Amino acid sequence: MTVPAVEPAEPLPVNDEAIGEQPGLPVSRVLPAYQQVANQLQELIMKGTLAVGERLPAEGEMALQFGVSRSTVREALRGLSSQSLVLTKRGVNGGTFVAEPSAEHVQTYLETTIGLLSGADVVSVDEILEARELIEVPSARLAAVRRDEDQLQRLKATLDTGAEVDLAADFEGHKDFHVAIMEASGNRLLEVIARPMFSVLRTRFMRDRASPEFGAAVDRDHRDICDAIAAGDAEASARLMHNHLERLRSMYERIDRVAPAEIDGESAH
Amino acid sequence: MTVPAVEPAEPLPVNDEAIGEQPGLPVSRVLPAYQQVANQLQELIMKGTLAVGERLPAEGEMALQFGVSRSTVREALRGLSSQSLVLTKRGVNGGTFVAEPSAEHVQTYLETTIGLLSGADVVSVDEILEARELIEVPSARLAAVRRDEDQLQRLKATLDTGAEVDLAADFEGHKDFHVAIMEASGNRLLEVIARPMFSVLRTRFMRDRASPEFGAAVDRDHRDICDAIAAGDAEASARLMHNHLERLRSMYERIDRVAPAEIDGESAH
DNA sequence: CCCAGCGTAAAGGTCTGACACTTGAGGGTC
DNA sequence: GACCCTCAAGTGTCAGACCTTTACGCTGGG
Repeated sequence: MTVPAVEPAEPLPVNDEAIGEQPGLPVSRVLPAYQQVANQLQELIMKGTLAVGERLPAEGEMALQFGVSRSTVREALRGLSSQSLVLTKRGVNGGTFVAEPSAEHVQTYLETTIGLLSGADVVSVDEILEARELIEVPSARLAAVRRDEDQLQRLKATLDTGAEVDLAADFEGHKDFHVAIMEASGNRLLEVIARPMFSVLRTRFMRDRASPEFGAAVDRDHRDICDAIAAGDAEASARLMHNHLERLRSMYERIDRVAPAEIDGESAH
Repeated sequence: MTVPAVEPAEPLPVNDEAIGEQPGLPVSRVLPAYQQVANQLQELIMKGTLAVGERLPAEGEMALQFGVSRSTVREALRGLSSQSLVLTKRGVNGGTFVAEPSAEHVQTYLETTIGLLSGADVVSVDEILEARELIEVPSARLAAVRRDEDQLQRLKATLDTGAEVDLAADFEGHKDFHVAIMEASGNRLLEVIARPMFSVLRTRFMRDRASPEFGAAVDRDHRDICDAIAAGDAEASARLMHNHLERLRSMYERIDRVAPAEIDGESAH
């Protein structure tokens, strides 16, 4: 129930170890208390001392145990909760709980982060495209072998129903197709990684620039891939996915030539 | 200088939009003020309204502008800073600055997160191994084609010098080898993704369980791969990397059979 | 017997105002 | 010109108060 390994009311000794320790670097040697508290809690969570779902002591109690004020504890908790390590509930029986690790959180985080990395030119669009291809082509191969009937149905459901030609919804559908394949690949980690890449590419380029003919070609690609997966033809799935991504790449490159770096004002900061 | 789009002293209207909005879900409809402030700041950062390196107003000023107290602003900032979106400096000319997106932050985050996901059985070790192989094999292929002389030297430098047989240091060296290949692949995004996977696998299994003969075999693999990359032989690099990872996988599986789920107390929560 | 309504209390959310600590910059001295 | 001292801006920390949310249990009516 109580946070272990902490004596009550013993004020935090400003422990300046546990940092990178490069002498001379502009790193303040004294970690703020909220940081220290956050670090300790994080460690307890990572080591499993605090089990998933377990409830931490109330903020006031922790303040006592750590020998800091409640505000400090709260600042520490804000950090942890924004990393989805803990979550807080209000009301009676409220409190702070060790959060259950979830793939969704990671995806959300990666989406914003890869977006920022791309916006700051730390990674180029080419690199994202390349990484995407590296992951999606084998995923299609795996999907062809592993997909169960259910996944196949969901994949088929994402195919353009033909009638509606709303470009925005269209793009949403395209994303769903690729997501469905990642799911069918049976590797959650790949899904977690690849999904944010779709999103970033989409937000970076997406304003319905694609011509109708292009959309039709994409749809055809999707159907072909779906057929190959349905047939369980791993190599065909991989090959078709490769071709499909090449087509997409060429589109992205064309868009990029027309309206380069529309996202961030500075081209190189 | 001042945070845009916010009238001074107008108290935050509890805007309950902008949430998932599934009716009936246990989601409190009223976002805490610190959350709202954090969201608004995050949006400003993501849209580039606040440029990288730019300094936000002082906490007190923001408190005025948002119409909340300084504590609330601080809690918001803690969340953002733990996502590496901002960083704070103390002293004169201190303040909160829009952080420069960095690959390292993402890696750190992914490392802890993938570790947690793996510990909670949201993703299995098999999935990590598979994802790793999917990424590293093509990376070796790319490295063979793209590596410059510098990268090749660094790669060679990671090869076991033969004499020292310290197992812990040995493993560190093995990691360095794979990291060097990721670097030589010329795709930063792949590096960001793959590195945390090494680390997780390493921490999950690593206590020098490997026999000396095994270590020797690993070293031989590394040398062979290095040679292939030096020769610019893409296919050989990929093939050798594949074999190498298969060897590693078999070791992981053997360890897993011997001491399964040593990490978290509960086997299934 | 069941259910609606109300009260209660635990715990997080927010505010206020104060003081301490850090640290660069500017100025003064030798 | 090198060194030290002081100052001030801004973050870090604290204490204490009050508000808000919300599960739970009691209570009374149907």
